[in-house]
Amino acid sequence: MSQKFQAPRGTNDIIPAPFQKDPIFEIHRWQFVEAQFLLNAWNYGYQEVRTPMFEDIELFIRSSGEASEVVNKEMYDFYDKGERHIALKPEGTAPVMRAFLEHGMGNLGTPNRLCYINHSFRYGRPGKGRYRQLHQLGMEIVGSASPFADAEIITATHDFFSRVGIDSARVMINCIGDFTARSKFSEAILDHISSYLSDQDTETRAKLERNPVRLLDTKESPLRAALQGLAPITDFISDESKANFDQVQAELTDSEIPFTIDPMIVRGLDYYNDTVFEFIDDDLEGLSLCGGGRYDALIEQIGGKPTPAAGVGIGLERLLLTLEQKQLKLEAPQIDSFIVAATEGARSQVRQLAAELRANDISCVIDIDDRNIKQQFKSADRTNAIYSLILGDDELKMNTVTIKNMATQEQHSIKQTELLDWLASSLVQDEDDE
RNA sequence: GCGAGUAUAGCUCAGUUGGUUAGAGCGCCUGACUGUGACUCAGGAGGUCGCCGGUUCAAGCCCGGUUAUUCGCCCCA
Repeated sequence: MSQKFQAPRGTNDIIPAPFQKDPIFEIHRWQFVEAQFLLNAWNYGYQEVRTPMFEDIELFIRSSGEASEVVNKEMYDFYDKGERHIALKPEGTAPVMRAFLEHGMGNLGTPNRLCYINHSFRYGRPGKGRYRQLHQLGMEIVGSASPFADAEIITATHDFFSRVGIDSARVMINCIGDFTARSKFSEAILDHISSYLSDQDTETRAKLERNPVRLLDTKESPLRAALQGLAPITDFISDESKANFDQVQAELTDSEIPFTIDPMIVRGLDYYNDTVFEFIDDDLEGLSLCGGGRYDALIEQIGGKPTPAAGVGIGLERLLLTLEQKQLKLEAPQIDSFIVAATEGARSQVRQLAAELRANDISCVIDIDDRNIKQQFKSADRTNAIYSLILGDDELKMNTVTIKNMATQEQHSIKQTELLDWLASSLVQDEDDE
C-alpha cells in the first residue's frame, strides 16, 4: 500500500458498507442510530442544538475541572491566527450550556430540553472503543432540580437503547452528593488507603491525592484491595441528596426500568453532583455505553446564574460496537430500481422514466457510460437495486416495461402507465417484510 | 503517556535455516452468452513486501528508527 495519505490517527471514515471493512463505520448504521435518537428525543420533547466544533479552551477548564484527566492531558488544543487558545470540544455538555446562556434559553420558561449529535475529540491513545474523534449523542434537561428530571434522562436513554435493539444494557446508578460531601469522602478515602499510599512514589501519590474519588473505579487490583471496607459515599451525603436519590429510584421502579446501585460509579468530569449513572453491557467489555448525571453547578461555573441541570452523553461508536457484538442485523437500504436500456434506441426514454420515478420518490439509477446490457445488469446488481426496469425496442413498441426482481430473478412486463402504482405498492410491501 | 503484538495484490492471508522472475482464495476486467447480474468454465490485469536507514555477495525474512493498527494499563464515550 503506497498510499500517501490516510485518516489521522484515531479517526475513521464513515462510508458505504461495501467499502468499509469495519461494520461499525458503515454509514447506514450511523444514519439509522442517529435517526432513532432524534425520534426518541423528539418523543420526550428534546430539541436538537448544534454547537461549533471548537470553543475557547477556558470553557472546558471551567466546566470539566482542571484536575480531570480529560482537561489535563486529553484536550485537543491549539492557538489560532488571532492568538486565541482554542480546544476541539472534548465533550458535548459544556458547549450546549454555553449556547443555553448565550441565547438566554432559560428566559422563555424552564425546564429546557435539548439534545445533540456531535463530534468530540480526545487526545488519548486509540484502541477498541476509544478514538481521538468520537461521536456522542446527548440529552440535557436544564432548569429543573427535580429528581424526575434525572429519572427522565435515564428513562429516555433506556428507551433509545431498546429502540436500536439493545435490551441488555444494565443501568448503574449512584449518588455522589454535593461538593461538601465529596470533600469529606475524599478525606475518608485517603485516610483509608494511607498505608497503600505510603508505598507509592511521589508522582503516583500526587496523582491519587489530586482526586481521590476517581480512584473508586480503578482496575488496579492492589488499589482495589486497599479500598476494601471503605464506607460508601452515601454515608457522607446530605439528607436532601438522600431523599432525591430515593425519589429517582422510586421513579425508575415505577417506569419499570431495572437498575443497580453501584457505589463505585464516579464520573470523569468534575461537574457532576448527586445522581450519576452509566449504562454498561456485557458485550462491551470494560467500557461504558454512556454516562451522565446531574450537574447543578456547571452553569454557574461558566458564568450563568445557578441553574440545576441533568444530562447524558452516549458513545455512538460504543453503541455500534455493542450492536455488532450482538450481531444484530442492520441491512443497508436498497436503491429501488435500476433502469436498463436494452437497446440503444431506448436511451432517451430511460432518462425520461428515471426523471418520472424520482419525481415520485422512487429512487433509480441509470447507465451513463453507454454500457451494453450485460454490463448494465451488473451495474444494477452492484447498485443493490431491488428491481431492474428494462426498456428496449420491444417494450417501446408495446408501451410496456419489463420488471425484473433482482433477488428472485422473476421477470414480467406491465403497461408503462401502470408502473408507478405497481412500484409504489410493491416497494411498500418490501418494507413491511423487513 | 507506558508495555506487548501486527504491517506482503482491492480484501483475507501463505511465503521454509536470508538465495534467481513473491503466491493462493475471494474480488476486478475480458470472453463462452450480439436483450439479462449474482452461479459455471477459460483467459487476463493488479505488488517499489508500511516508510527510512543498517548488516550481507544476496533482505519480504536479520538489526535500528519511524508511521499506522490491535490488545493491555492510565483514562473515558
